[in-house]
Amino acid sequence: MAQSGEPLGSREKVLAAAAAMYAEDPTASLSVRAVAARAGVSTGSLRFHFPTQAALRETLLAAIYDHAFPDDVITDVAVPPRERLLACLRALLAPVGTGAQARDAWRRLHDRVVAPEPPTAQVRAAVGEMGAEGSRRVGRWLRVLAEEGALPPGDDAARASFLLTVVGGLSFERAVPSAEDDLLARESTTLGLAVDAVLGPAARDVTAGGASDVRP
Amino acid sequence: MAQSGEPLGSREKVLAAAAAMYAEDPTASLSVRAVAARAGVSTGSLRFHFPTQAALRETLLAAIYDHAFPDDVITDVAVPPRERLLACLRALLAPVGTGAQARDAWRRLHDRVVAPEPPTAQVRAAVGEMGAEGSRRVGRWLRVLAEEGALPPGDDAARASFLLTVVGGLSFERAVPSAEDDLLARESTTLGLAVDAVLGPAARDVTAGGASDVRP
DNA sequence: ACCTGAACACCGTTCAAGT
DNA sequence: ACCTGAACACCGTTCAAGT
Repeated sequence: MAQSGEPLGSREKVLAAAAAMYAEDPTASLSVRAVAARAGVSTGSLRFHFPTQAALRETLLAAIYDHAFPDDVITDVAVPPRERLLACLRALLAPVGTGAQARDAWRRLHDRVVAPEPPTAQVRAAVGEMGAEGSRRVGRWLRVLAEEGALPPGDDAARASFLLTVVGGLSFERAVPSAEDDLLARESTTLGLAVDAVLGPAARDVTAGGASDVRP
Repeated sequence: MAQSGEPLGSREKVLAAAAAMYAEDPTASLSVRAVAARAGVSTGSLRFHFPTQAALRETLLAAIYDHAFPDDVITDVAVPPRERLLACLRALLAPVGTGAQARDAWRRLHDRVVAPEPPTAQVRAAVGEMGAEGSRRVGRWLRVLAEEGALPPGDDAARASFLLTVVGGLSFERAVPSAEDDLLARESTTLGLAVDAVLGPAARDVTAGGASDVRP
């Protein structure tokens, strides 16, 4: 990521503007003109770098999730627990990619997991392992937060299962063609609701707005 | 339906035109001008009867799906709101089936929606409409509960999107050949958490004696 | 190669004006 | 009350023209 050392190229300016607008309001429209104006760039230039609005949104989404968060973000007490859990869930979602990439990932999963009928014991075991690995990771995050007292008492296994289901639902929506338009806003609010369901409503007040740190 | 006959009012002409266009091509755009032209009516007249395009589409789809889905469970005030919303979400999930049946349903969806690359505009639009229909149904349930005062103020569109994502995630897990033993239990707790996230902690259980400040 | 900004073809909504 | 159609403020995309 380029720090503010030298002048940004138009492409970066556009991306930064879009990220800033998204950070300020995840439900903002991110129209060509709005983003171009914010970036101090012409619509034609925006179009040159992003042949379509969908391409811009896709790139932005990728950039946001591309922060390959190391697994120990969860222990960073400088960040509010809510933001930490959100970041971890985003990291879980990141490898899916967006658009065609997400569809490709989904296709592979489909061919391997749901297509074979009847499912072999091998597939069954592999899938079970995948699920267990996910549960382990999410379970660990929850345990860390619980030790801080940031998590109200409750069934953490159920919570982990719940969060994994939400991430699974979102990852499928990544692969669904039409959902790409307002995917950014919807993912943000949905993950927020899911995290609030786990952390309780008290955690929501710590941070305003649904957007986390989207650094230009 | 009827090519011509008794003089229809403008409202009916508009609705008939929209229905015809939708019947001919479910992916058609149904724009103000297109529908108005097809109905032989001015855009102003269309606007008079349908204050917004969303209203027109909503009326049309309500007319189409009304006799198909009577879903009136949500209005049964004898049942606690939480149970009603849960029942509705289960009804949404039901057609997916379980096991091999769920995999079959998922395979069809996959072949039609995520397999074609690049996705056609037709698929894109049809999928968008499907999602919108789901949002509408869930949105209606939330509206009913809101009118009863069982729903804290908030973004109901975001909540509907969230619930649909959860149901989507669960429906996929239905198709995943894993330990189907605790599927029912996991589904139950996950749906419960999702519903609690929407209805607020008040609806969950009366055991919460701690500081549960519901913001005004 | 990169960028500009006008132009095009849409969209939904508003509204003074008619009947 | 119902209807008209122009006008407005958007939208995404295209493109001749500049540097």
